[in-house]
Amino acid sequence: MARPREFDEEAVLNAAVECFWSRGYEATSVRDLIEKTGLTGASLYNAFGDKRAFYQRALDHYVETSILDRIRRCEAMAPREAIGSFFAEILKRSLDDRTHRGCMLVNAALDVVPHDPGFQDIVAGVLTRIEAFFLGRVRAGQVDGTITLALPAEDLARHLLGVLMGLRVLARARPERALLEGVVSPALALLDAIETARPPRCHVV
Amino acid sequence: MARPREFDEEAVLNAAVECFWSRGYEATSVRDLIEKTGLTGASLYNAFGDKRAFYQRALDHYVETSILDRIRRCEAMAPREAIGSFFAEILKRSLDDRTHRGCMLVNAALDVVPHDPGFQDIVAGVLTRIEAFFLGRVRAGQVDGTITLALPAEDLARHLLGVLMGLRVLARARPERALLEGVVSPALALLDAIETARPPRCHVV
DNA sequence: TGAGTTTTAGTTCGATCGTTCTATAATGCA
DNA sequence: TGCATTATAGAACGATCGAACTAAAACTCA
Repeated sequence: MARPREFDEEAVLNAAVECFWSRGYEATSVRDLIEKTGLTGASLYNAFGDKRAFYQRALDHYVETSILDRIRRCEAMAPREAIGSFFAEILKRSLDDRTHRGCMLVNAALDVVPHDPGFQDIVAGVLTRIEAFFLGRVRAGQVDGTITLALPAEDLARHLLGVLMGLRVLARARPERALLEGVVSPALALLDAIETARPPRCHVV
Repeated sequence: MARPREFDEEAVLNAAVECFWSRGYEATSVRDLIEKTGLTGASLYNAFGDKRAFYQRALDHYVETSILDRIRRCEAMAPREAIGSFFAEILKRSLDDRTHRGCMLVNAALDVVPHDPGFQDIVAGVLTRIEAFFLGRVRAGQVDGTITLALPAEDLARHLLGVLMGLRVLARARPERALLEGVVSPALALLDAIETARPPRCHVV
């Protein structure tokens, strides 16, 4: 065979995630990646292809370890608690993060997706997976009575996805506890509503 | 005196907005700007300073013509209608935009803010202005009975700001009508709720 | 009209970009 | 123990980046 690799792929991907997550795609140079990963240019290109492919691997790694992992944990919880815990975790992470780097996936949605259609499906796929998590828990909650039936489960799931995206954006631009908590709490209150929504301007009294 | 300028500043700023909005800060080169604005490099640097200052002028121009303009129009409307019209307009723009460039301000929040703290205050200030618009209309709606009193006006305003940000992100990554409408409609339903929100897990029956 | 000032038009600069090259070191299999 | 294969190391490539420079042109006011 041939000479074995000397580097730990996991560690290299973590370092790459760190770079791309903090600085974005364009602003991260291959020389940054070389410095932070400890690889040489030749090793990097040999093992991962070009910069774009390396970014894709890093994003995959981030999605797997940071997003899908959380979803799987929360999917095992009771419906209403799953959604509450999910947002509580995001809130905590956002407020604890002094670098205000947000979520790498959301950053990717506005960073690489517009300039590279190839990433559209990847990002959209993960967003759809998050939506499916919300939808599954909302439906289960509507069945066991812990989540309101006043709105369609599909819309509630879409709404929660939108709130999540907004939370991630505001966490970068205005990382204030009162703001972020204020964004989320009405969404959770909406889930708990009993006799709640009605068509606009039609008072049910 | 001296030689007068030959270019129309308004037209140049529109062209600059077009460039920065579509491609973002880093991906827009000074040569792109020269081509699209019709200016020469010397004119550009002479009139606007460096690339960063030019971006700031373009962002200011966008905020004034696309955001503050809409806010002022909606602020003149009845409370509940103001918020509904605001989101209806954003929804329409998002679905009509075949380039999926989203909102330049939201793009800026994830593009330039992290790498340039000087933009933090600018973006945060505009976001605060949007929040103030929501807060003003929610308070007025709570007074005239068109908006629920079940949640604090401050939280409702923050929630609406978050939904708006999320809408703008999803419009770029997954520009589907059902998704975007599904994000917004529960937020509007929440405004209309009468006997609505309750603390999680405390059934009011 | 001419002195003074600013805008124009290209060209050019050094730095940095992503990528590739050459050469060397390290392994498994024959 | 060679042979084939692959990883390493670092220099180097052309291209492009933001920015500055040199002249010429266009205007106002004295």
